[in-house]
Amino acid sequence: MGRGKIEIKRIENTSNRQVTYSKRRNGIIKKAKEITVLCDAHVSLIIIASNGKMHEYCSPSSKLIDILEMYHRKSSKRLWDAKHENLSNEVDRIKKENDSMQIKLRHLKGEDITSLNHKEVMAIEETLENGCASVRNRRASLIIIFINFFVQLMIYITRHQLEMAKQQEMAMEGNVMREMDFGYHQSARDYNPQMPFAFRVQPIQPNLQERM
Amino acid sequence: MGRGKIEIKRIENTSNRQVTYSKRRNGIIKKAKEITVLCDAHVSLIIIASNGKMHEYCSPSSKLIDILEMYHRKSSKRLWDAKHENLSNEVDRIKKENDSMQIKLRHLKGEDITSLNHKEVMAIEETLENGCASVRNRRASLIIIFINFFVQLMIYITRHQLEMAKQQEMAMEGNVMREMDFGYHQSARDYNPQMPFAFRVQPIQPNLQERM
DNA sequence: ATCTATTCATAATA
DNA sequence: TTATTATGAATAGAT
Repeated sequence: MGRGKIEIKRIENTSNRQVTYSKRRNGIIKKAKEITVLCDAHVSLIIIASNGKMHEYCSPSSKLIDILEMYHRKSSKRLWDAKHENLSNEVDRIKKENDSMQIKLRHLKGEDITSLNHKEVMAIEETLENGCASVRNRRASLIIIFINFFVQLMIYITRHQLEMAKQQEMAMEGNVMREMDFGYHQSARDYNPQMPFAFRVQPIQPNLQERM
Repeated sequence: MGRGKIEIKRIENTSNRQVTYSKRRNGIIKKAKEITVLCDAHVSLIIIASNGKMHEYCSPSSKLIDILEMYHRKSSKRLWDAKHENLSNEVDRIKKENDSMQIKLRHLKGEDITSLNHKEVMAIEETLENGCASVRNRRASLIIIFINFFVQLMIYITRHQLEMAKQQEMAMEGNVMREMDFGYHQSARDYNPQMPFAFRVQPIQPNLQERM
Protein backbone atom coordinates (compact mmCIF):
# COMPACT_ATOMS: atom_id res chain seq x y z
CA MET A 1 0.00 0.00 0.00
CA GLY A 2 2.08 2.73 -1.23
CA ARG A 3 3.72 3.74 -4.48
CA GLY A 4 5.10 0.28 -4.79
CA LYS A 5 4.88 -3.06 -3.14
CA ILE A 6 7.64 -3.79 -0.65
CA GLU A 7 9.05 -7.09 0.47
CA ILE A 8 8.64 -7.80 4.19
CA LYS A 9 12.28 -7.87 5.19
CA ARG A 10 14.52 -5.54 7.09
CA ILE A 11 14.79 -2.09 5.49
CA GLU A 12 18.51 -1.52 5.15
CA ASN A 13 18.36 2.25 4.58
CA THR A 14 18.37 3.70 8.07
CA SER A 15 16.32 6.82 7.43
CA ASN A 16 13.77 4.91 5.36
CA ARG A 17 13.57 2.39 8.15
CA GLN A 18 12.96 5.06 10.75
CA VAL A 19 10.30 6.78 8.64
CA THR A 20 8.52 3.53 7.96
CA TYR A 21 8.79 2.64 11.63
CA SER A 22 7.10 5.79 12.77
CA LYS A 23 4.37 5.60 10.12
CA ARG A 24 3.57 1.98 10.80
CA ARG A 25 3.83 2.42 14.54
CA ASN A 26 1.15 5.09 14.37
CA GLY A 27 -0.88 2.83 12.12
CA ILE A 28 -0.76 -0.06 14.57
CA ILE A 29 -1.64 2.13 17.51
CA LYS A 30 -4.56 3.56 15.57
CA LYS A 31 -5.74 0.06 14.76
CA ALA A 32 -5.38 -0.93 18.37
CA LYS A 33 -7.51 2.00 19.45
CA GLU A 34 -10.10 1.14 16.84
CA ILE A 35 -10.44 -2.50 17.82
CA THR A 36 -10.74 -1.41 21.41
CA VAL A 37 -13.68 0.83 20.61
CA LEU A 38 -15.34 -1.26 17.91
CA CYS A 39 -15.11 -4.63 19.62
CA ASP A 40 -14.90 -4.00 23.36
CA ALA A 41 -11.44 -5.49 23.44
CA HIS A 42 -8.61 -4.95 25.89
CA VAL A 43 -5.29 -4.25 24.29
CA SER A 44 -1.80 -3.86 25.58
CA LEU A 45 0.70 -2.85 22.94
CA ILE A 46 4.33 -2.12 23.58
CA ILE A 47 6.61 -1.24 20.70
CA ILE A 48 10.28 -0.63 21.16
CA ALA A 49 12.35 0.72 18.27
CA SER A 50 15.82 -0.56 17.53
CA ASN A 51 17.16 2.65 19.04
CA GLY A 52 15.47 1.77 22.35
CA LYS A 53 12.67 4.30 22.24
CA MET A 54 9.44 2.88 23.48
CA HIS A 55 5.84 3.52 22.61
CA GLU A 56 2.88 1.90 24.22
CA TYR A 57 -0.84 1.77 23.89
CA CYS A 58 -3.22 0.44 26.45
CA SER A 59 -6.97 0.33 26.08
CA PRO A 60 -8.33 3.13 28.29
CA SER A 61 -10.99 0.96 29.87
CA SER A 62 -8.40 -0.88 31.88
CA LYS A 63 -5.09 -0.11 33.44
CA LEU A 64 -2.09 -1.79 31.92
CA ILE A 65 -1.64 -3.72 35.12
CA ASP A 66 -5.10 -5.19 34.69
CA ILE A 67 -4.32 -6.39 31.20
CA LEU A 68 -1.10 -7.91 32.42
CA GLU A 69 -3.04 -9.55 35.23
CA MET A 70 -5.57 -10.88 32.73
CA TYR A 71 -2.72 -12.07 30.60
CA HIS A 72 -1.17 -13.61 33.62
CA ARG A 73 -4.34 -15.45 34.61
CA LYS A 74 -4.98 -16.63 31.07
CA SER A 75 -1.47 -17.62 30.31
CA SER A 76 -0.15 -20.95 31.44
CA LYS A 77 3.31 -19.46 31.43
CA ARG A 78 3.94 -18.15 34.88
CA LEU A 79 6.41 -15.42 33.92
CA TRP A 80 7.42 -13.40 36.92
CA ASP A 81 4.99 -15.23 39.14
CA ALA A 82 7.49 -17.98 39.76
CA LYS A 83 9.70 -15.54 41.59
CA HIS A 84 6.71 -14.09 43.33
CA GLU A 85 5.33 -17.43 44.41
CA ASN A 86 8.69 -18.57 45.70
CA LEU A 87 8.88 -15.48 47.83
CA SER A 88 5.35 -16.00 49.03
CA ASN A 89 6.10 -19.57 50.04
CA GLU A 90 9.27 -18.50 51.75
CA VAL A 91 7.39 -15.88 53.72
CA ASP A 92 4.88 -18.48 54.87
CA ARG A 93 7.59 -20.96 55.77
CA ILE A 94 9.61 -18.45 57.74
CA LYS A 95 6.51 -17.13 59.48
CA LYS A 96 5.68 -20.63 60.68
CA GLU A 97 9.23 -21.15 61.82
CA ASN A 98 9.00 -17.83 63.60
CA ASP A 99 5.82 -18.77 65.40
CA SER A 100 7.17 -22.05 66.65
CA MET A 101 10.34 -20.37 67.81
CA GLN A 102 8.28 -17.71 69.54
CA ILE A 103 6.40 -20.42 71.39
CA LYS A 104 9.58 -22.20 72.40
CA LEU A 105 11.03 -18.92 73.57
CA ARG A 106 7.93 -18.16 75.63
CA HIS A 107 8.00 -21.61 77.14
CA LEU A 108 11.63 -21.20 78.08
CA LYS A 109 10.72 -17.90 79.70
CA GLY A 110 8.08 -19.77 81.69
CA GLU A 111 5.13 -18.23 79.87
CA ASP A 112 2.12 -20.09 78.48
CA ILE A 113 3.09 -23.33 80.14
CA THR A 114 -0.15 -24.07 81.96
CA SER A 115 -1.41 -25.90 78.89
CA LEU A 116 1.55 -28.25 78.82
CA ASN A 117 1.56 -31.72 80.28
CA HIS A 118 4.10 -33.02 82.71
CA LYS A 119 6.36 -34.59 80.10
CA GLU A 120 6.57 -31.34 78.15
CA VAL A 121 7.24 -29.33 81.28
CA MET A 122 10.00 -31.77 82.19
CA ALA A 123 11.59 -31.34 78.76
CA ILE A 124 11.52 -27.58 79.09
CA GLU A 125 12.94 -27.76 82.56
CA GLU A 126 15.77 -29.95 81.36
CA THR A 127 16.57 -27.41 78.65
CA LEU A 128 16.47 -24.63 81.22
CA GLU A 129 18.70 -26.57 83.59
CA ASN A 130 21.24 -27.10 80.84
CA GLY A 131 21.02 -23.45 79.95
CA CYS A 132 21.47 -22.44 83.56
CA ALA A 133 24.46 -24.73 83.84
CA SER A 134 26.12 -23.27 80.76
CA VAL A 135 25.34 -19.75 81.81
CA ARG A 136 26.71 -20.36 85.29
CA ASN A 137 29.82 -21.91 83.82
CA ARG A 138 30.22 -18.89 81.61
CA ARG A 139 29.74 -16.54 84.52
CA ALA A 140 32.15 -18.55 86.55
CA SER A 141 34.66 -18.23 83.71
CA LEU A 142 34.09 -14.51 83.64
CA ILE A 143 34.62 -14.36 87.36
CA ILE A 144 37.82 -16.36 87.08
CA ILE A 145 39.00 -14.08 84.28
CA PHE A 146 38.15 -11.12 86.45
CA ILE A 147 39.88 -12.63 89.46
CA ASN A 148 42.97 -13.30 87.38
CA PHE A 149 42.94 -9.71 86.23
CA PHE A 150 42.38 -8.61 89.77
CA VAL A 151 45.22 -10.76 91.10
CA GLN A 152 47.56 -9.48 88.41
CA LEU A 153 46.55 -5.94 89.28
CA MET A 154 47.16 -6.55 92.94
CA ILE A 155 50.50 -8.17 92.26
CA TYR A 156 51.45 -5.14 90.24
CA ILE A 157 50.29 -2.78 92.91
CA THR A 158 51.95 -4.81 95.57
CA ARG A 159 55.29 -5.00 93.73
CA HIS A 160 55.57 -1.41 92.62
CA GLN A 161 53.79 0.47 95.32
CA LEU A 162 54.55 -1.73 98.23
CA GLU A 163 56.89 0.69 99.86
CA MET A 164 54.84 3.76 99.27
CA ALA A 165 51.62 2.12 100.25
CA LYS A 166 53.22 0.58 103.27
CA GLN A 167 54.56 3.85 104.47
CA GLN A 168 51.35 5.70 103.73
CA GLU A 169 49.00 3.17 105.22
CA MET A 170 51.18 2.43 108.16
CA ALA A 171 51.19 6.07 108.85
CA MET A 172 47.41 6.23 108.61
CA GLU A 173 46.28 3.03 110.20
CA GLY A 174 49.24 0.86 110.92
CA ASN A 175 47.35 -2.39 110.65
CA VAL A 176 46.21 -2.78 107.04
CA MET A 177 49.11 -4.84 105.75
CA ARG A 178 48.42 -7.60 108.22
CA GLU A 179 45.41 -8.55 106.14
CA MET A 180 47.41 -9.23 102.96
CA ASP A 181 47.71 -12.93 103.67
CA PHE A 182 47.11 -13.99 100.03
CA GLY A 183 49.53 -11.60 98.44
CA TYR A 184 46.99 -8.98 97.50
CA HIS A 185 45.21 -6.25 99.30
CA GLN A 186 42.00 -7.40 100.97
CA SER A 187 40.36 -4.01 100.87
CA ALA A 188 40.82 -3.63 97.13
CA ARG A 189 37.11 -4.35 96.72
CA ASP A 190 36.49 -0.84 97.89
CA TYR A 191 39.37 0.53 95.90
CA ASN A 192 39.19 -0.43 92.23
CA PRO A 193 37.10 2.07 90.25
CA GLN A 194 37.04 -0.18 87.13
CA MET A 195 35.36 -3.01 88.98
CA PRO A 196 32.08 -3.20 87.11
CA PHE A 197 30.14 -5.60 89.31
CA ALA A 198 30.01 -7.19 92.70
CA PHE A 199 30.70 -10.89 92.95
CA ARG A 200 31.09 -13.63 95.42
CA VAL A 201 32.61 -17.04 94.79
CA GLN A 202 30.22 -19.95 94.71
CA PRO A 203 30.10 -23.50 93.35
CA ILE A 204 29.98 -23.46 89.58
CA GLN A 205 26.75 -25.47 89.37
CA PRO A 206 25.12 -24.98 92.74
CA ASN A 207 22.34 -27.32 93.76
CA LEU A 208 21.97 -28.86 90.34
CA GLN A 209 21.98 -32.33 91.78
CA GLU A 210 19.35 -31.45 94.30
CA ARG A 211 16.60 -31.00 91.78
CA MET A 212 14.18 -33.66 90.69
CA MET B 1 -12.01 0.05 4.05
CA GLY B 2 -14.72 -2.24 3.08
CA ARG B 3 -17.97 -2.03 1.30
CA GLY B 4 -18.78 1.04 3.30
CA LYS B 5 -17.16 3.42 5.74
CA ILE B 6 -17.89 2.68 9.37
CA GLU B 7 -17.92 4.96 12.35
CA ILE B 8 -15.43 4.10 15.08
CA LYS B 9 -17.81 3.22 17.87
CA ARG B 10 -18.89 0.02 19.53
CA ILE B 11 -20.50 -2.41 17.06
CA GLU B 12 -23.79 -3.30 18.68
CA ASN B 13 -24.55 -6.40 16.60
CA THR B 14 -22.78 -9.18 18.46
CA SER B 15 -21.91 -11.41 15.56
CA ASN B 16 -20.73 -8.48 13.45
CA ARG B 17 -18.63 -7.39 16.39
CA GLN B 18 -17.06 -10.80 16.72
CA VAL B 19 -16.31 -11.04 13.00
CA THR B 20 -14.80 -7.61 12.91
CA TYR B 21 -12.80 -8.44 16.05
CA SER B 22 -11.26 -11.49 14.54
CA LYS B 23 -10.44 -9.81 11.22
CA ARG B 24 -8.94 -6.74 12.83
CA ARG B 25 -7.09 -8.78 15.39
CA ASN B 26 -5.40 -10.71 12.60
CA GLY B 27 -4.70 -7.45 10.83
CA ILE B 28 -3.02 -5.92 13.85
CA ILE B 29 -0.96 -9.01 14.49
CA LYS B 30 0.12 -9.03 10.85
CA LYS B 31 1.12 -5.39 11.11
CA ALA B 32 3.00 -6.10 14.29
CA LYS B 33 4.93 -8.89 12.59
CA GLU B 34 5.70 -6.63 9.65
CA ILE B 35 7.03 -3.74 11.73
CA THR B 36 9.15 -6.22 13.64
CA VAL B 37 10.79 -7.45 10.46
CA LEU B 38 10.90 -4.20 8.50
CA CYS B 39 12.18 -1.95 11.27
CA ASP B 40 13.99 -4.18 13.77
CA ALA B 41 11.43 -3.37 16.42
CA HIS B 42 10.42 -5.30 19.49
CA VAL B 43 6.72 -5.69 19.94
CA SER B 44 4.56 -7.10 22.65
CA LEU B 45 0.88 -7.20 21.77
CA ILE B 46 -1.81 -8.65 23.96
CA ILE B 47 -5.43 -8.52 22.81
CA ILE B 48 -8.25 -9.78 24.94
CA ALA B 49 -11.73 -10.05 23.50
CA SER B 50 -14.77 -9.07 25.49
CA ASN B 51 -15.52 -12.76 25.92
CA GLY B 52 -12.17 -13.20 27.66
CA LYS B 53 -10.31 -15.01 24.88
CA MET B 54 -6.77 -13.80 24.57
CA HIS B 55 -4.37 -13.51 21.66
CA GLU B 56 -0.85 -12.31 21.82
CA TYR B 57 2.01 -11.52 19.56
CA CYS B 58 5.57 -11.10 20.58
CA SER B 59 8.45 -10.30 18.28
CA PRO B 60 10.40 -13.53 17.85
CA SER B 61 13.75 -11.93 18.53
CA SER B 62 12.96 -11.56 22.15
CA LYS B 63 10.99 -13.47 24.71
CA LEU B 64 7.89 -11.73 25.99
CA ILE B 65 9.47 -11.55 29.39
CA ASP B 66 12.38 -9.57 27.94
CA ILE B 67 10.02 -7.02 26.43
CA LEU B 68 8.15 -6.75 29.68
CA GLU B 69 11.47 -6.30 31.43
CA MET B 70 12.47 -3.61 28.95
CA TYR B 71 9.12 -1.99 29.45
CA HIS B 72 9.60 -2.25 33.14
CA ARG B 73 13.03 -0.65 33.07
CA LYS B 74 11.85 2.11 30.75
CA SER B 75 8.68 2.78 32.60
CA SER B 76 8.67 4.78 35.76
CA LYS B 77 5.56 2.94 36.83
CA ARG B 78 6.62 0.05 38.97
CA LEU B 79 3.67 -2.20 38.14
CA TRP B 80 3.88 -5.55 39.82
CA ASP B 81 7.26 -4.83 41.22
CA ALA B 82 5.72 -3.09 44.20
CA LYS B 83 4.14 -6.31 45.37
CA HIS B 84 7.35 -8.14 44.69
CA GLU B 85 9.43 -5.65 46.58
CA ASN B 86 7.09 -5.70 49.53
CA LEU B 87 7.41 -9.44 49.74
CA SER B 88 11.14 -9.20 49.42
CA ASN B 89 11.30 -6.73 52.26
CA GLU B 90 9.04 -8.87 54.38
CA VAL B 91 11.24 -11.89 53.79
CA ASP B 92 14.27 -9.91 54.86
CA ARG B 93 12.53 -8.53 57.92
CA ILE B 94 11.27 -11.92 59.05
CA LYS B 95 14.61 -13.54 58.38
CA LYS B 96 16.30 -11.01 60.63
CA GLU B 97 13.67 -11.56 63.30
CA ASN B 98 14.24 -15.27 62.92
CA ASP B 99 17.97 -14.95 63.30
CA SER B 100 17.73 -12.87 66.43
CA MET B 101 15.23 -15.27 67.92
CA GLN B 102 17.48 -18.16 67.01
CA ILE B 103 20.31 -16.46 68.81
CA LYS B 104 18.19 -15.78 71.88
CA LEU B 105 17.04 -19.38 71.88
CA ARG B 106 20.59 -20.64 71.64
CA HIS B 107 21.65 -18.33 74.44
CA LEU B 108 18.82 -19.58 76.63
CA LYS B 109 19.96 -23.12 75.89
CA GLY B 110 23.41 -22.08 77.03
CA GLU B 111 24.99 -22.22 73.58
CA ASP B 112 27.22 -19.58 72.01
CA ILE B 113 27.53 -17.63 75.20
CA THR B 114 31.31 -17.41 75.40
CA SER B 115 31.23 -14.25 73.34
CA LEU B 116 28.88 -12.47 75.76
CA ASN B 117 29.99 -10.10 78.46
CA HIS B 118 29.02 -10.38 82.07
CA LYS B 119 26.01 -8.10 81.87
CA GLU B 120 24.55 -10.05 78.99
CA VAL B 121 25.16 -13.36 80.75
CA MET B 122 23.46 -11.97 83.85
CA ALA B 123 20.42 -10.97 81.80
CA ILE B 124 20.17 -14.41 80.27
CA GLU B 125 20.56 -16.02 83.63
CA GLU B 126 17.78 -13.91 85.04
CA THR B 127 15.50 -14.98 82.21
CA LEU B 128 16.45 -18.58 82.82
CA GLU B 129 15.83 -18.27 86.55
CA ASN B 130 12.40 -16.83 85.90
CA GLY B 131 11.74 -19.60 83.42
CA CYS B 132 12.89 -22.21 85.92
CA ALA B 133 10.66 -20.69 88.58
CA SER B 134 7.59 -20.77 86.32
CA VAL B 135 8.33 -24.25 85.14
CA ARG B 136 8.83 -25.49 88.69
CA ASN B 137 5.59 -23.83 89.74
CA ARG B 138 3.85 -25.54 86.88
CA ARG B 139 5.39 -28.87 87.78
CA ALA B 140 4.47 -28.34 91.40
CA SER B 141 0.89 -27.67 90.29
CA LEU B 142 0.92 -30.84 88.27
CA ILE B 143 2.24 -32.73 91.27
CA ILE B 144 -0.45 -31.26 93.50
CA ILE B 145 -3.08 -32.20 90.95
CA PHE B 146 -1.65 -35.68 90.86
CA ILE B 147 -1.49 -35.93 94.61
CA ASN B 148 -5.11 -34.85 94.85
CA PHE B 149 -6.04 -37.47 92.35
CA PHE B 150 -3.97 -39.96 94.25
CA VAL B 151 -5.54 -39.06 97.58
CA GLN B 152 -9.02 -39.30 96.12
CA LEU B 153 -8.16 -42.66 94.69
CA MET B 154 -6.85 -43.86 98.00
CA ILE B 155 -9.91 -42.55 99.84
CA TYR B 156 -12.05 -44.43 97.38
CA ILE B 157 -10.05 -47.61 97.77
CA THR B 158 -10.00 -47.24 101.51
CA ARG B 159 -13.73 -46.60 101.81
CA HIS B 160 -15.01 -49.24 99.47
CA GLN B 161 -12.50 -51.96 99.78
CA LEU B 162 -11.59 -51.55 103.38
CA GLU B 163 -13.31 -54.63 104.59
CA MET B 164 -12.23 -56.86 101.76
CA ALA B 165 -8.68 -55.62 101.82
CA LYS B 166 -8.57 -55.93 105.55
CA GLN B 167 -9.76 -59.48 105.52
CA GLN B 168 -7.53 -60.44 102.64
CA GLU B 169 -4.42 -58.77 103.91
CA MET B 170 -4.94 -59.77 107.47
CA ALA B 171 -5.27 -63.30 106.23
CA MET B 172 -2.02 -62.94 104.28
CA GLU B 173 0.15 -60.77 106.48
CA GLY B 174 -1.91 -59.34 109.31
CA ASN B 175 0.15 -56.16 109.69
CA VAL B 176 -0.36 -54.09 106.54
CA MET B 177 -3.14 -51.85 107.80
CA ARG B 178 -1.02 -50.53 110.62
CA GLU B 179 0.88 -48.46 108.05
CA MET B 180 -2.21 -46.54 106.85
CA ASP B 181 -1.60 -43.64 109.20
CA PHE B 182 -2.58 -40.92 106.66
CA GLY B 183 -5.70 -42.54 105.38
CA TYR B 184 -4.20 -44.08 102.31
CA HIS B 185 -2.12 -47.08 101.63
CA GLN B 186 1.61 -46.45 101.97
CA SER B 187 2.56 -49.16 99.48
CA ALA B 188 0.37 -47.74 96.73
CA ARG B 189 3.56 -46.56 95.00
CA ASP B 190 4.13 -50.13 93.99
CA TYR B 191 0.47 -50.73 93.28
CA ASN B 192 -1.01 -48.13 90.92
CA PRO B 193 -0.47 -49.16 87.28
CA GLN B 194 -1.69 -45.76 85.93
CA MET B 195 0.94 -43.82 87.80
CA PRO B 196 2.89 -42.28 84.94
CA PHE B 197 5.93 -40.97 86.75
CA ALA B 198 7.81 -41.10 89.96
CA PHE B 199 7.78 -38.05 92.17
CA ARG B 200 8.91 -36.78 95.47
CA VAL B 201 7.68 -33.69 97.28
CA GLN B 202 10.00 -30.72 97.37
CA PRO B 203 9.80 -26.96 97.89
CA ILE B 204 8.13 -25.26 94.93
CA GLN B 205 11.10 -23.00 94.19
CA PRO B 206 14.04 -24.81 95.73
CA ASN B 207 17.23 -22.90 96.29
CA LEU B 208 16.21 -19.90 94.23
CA GLN B 209 17.32 -17.51 96.91
CA GLU B 210 20.71 -19.16 97.16
CA ARG B 211 21.89 -18.08 93.74
CA MET B 212 23.87 -14.95 93.03
C1' DA C 1 6.06 17.22 7.51
C1' DT C 2 2.76 16.57 3.16
C1' DC C 3 1.23 14.45 -1.05
C1' DT C 4 -0.56 10.76 -3.76
C1' DA C 5 -0.30 6.47 -6.40
C1' DT C 6 -0.74 2.22 -5.04
C1' DT C 7 -1.37 -1.68 -2.14
C1' DC C 8 -3.70 -3.54 1.72
C1' DA C 9 -7.33 -4.37 5.10
C1' DT C 10 -11.72 -5.16 5.79
C1' DA C 11 -17.22 -4.43 5.84
C1' DA C 12 -20.72 -6.42 3.77
C1' DT C 13 -22.21 -10.43 1.93
C1' DA C 14 -22.65 -15.27 1.08
C1' DT D 1 -15.62 -20.20 10.72
C1' DT D 2 -13.95 -19.12 5.56
C1' DA D 3 -14.27 -16.86 0.90
C1' DT D 4 -15.37 -13.04 -2.05
C1' DT D 5 -15.06 -8.39 -3.37
C1' DA D 6 -16.03 -3.45 -3.44
C1' DT D 7 -14.36 0.06 -0.94
C1' DG D 8 -11.83 2.92 2.22
C1' DA D 9 -7.47 3.12 4.77
C1' DA D 10 -2.61 2.83 5.14
C1' DT D 11 1.51 3.82 3.49
C1' DA D 12 6.04 3.86 0.16
C1' DG D 13 8.23 6.88 -2.24
C1' DA D 14 8.55 11.52 -3.73
C1' DT D 15 8.51 16.30 -2.39
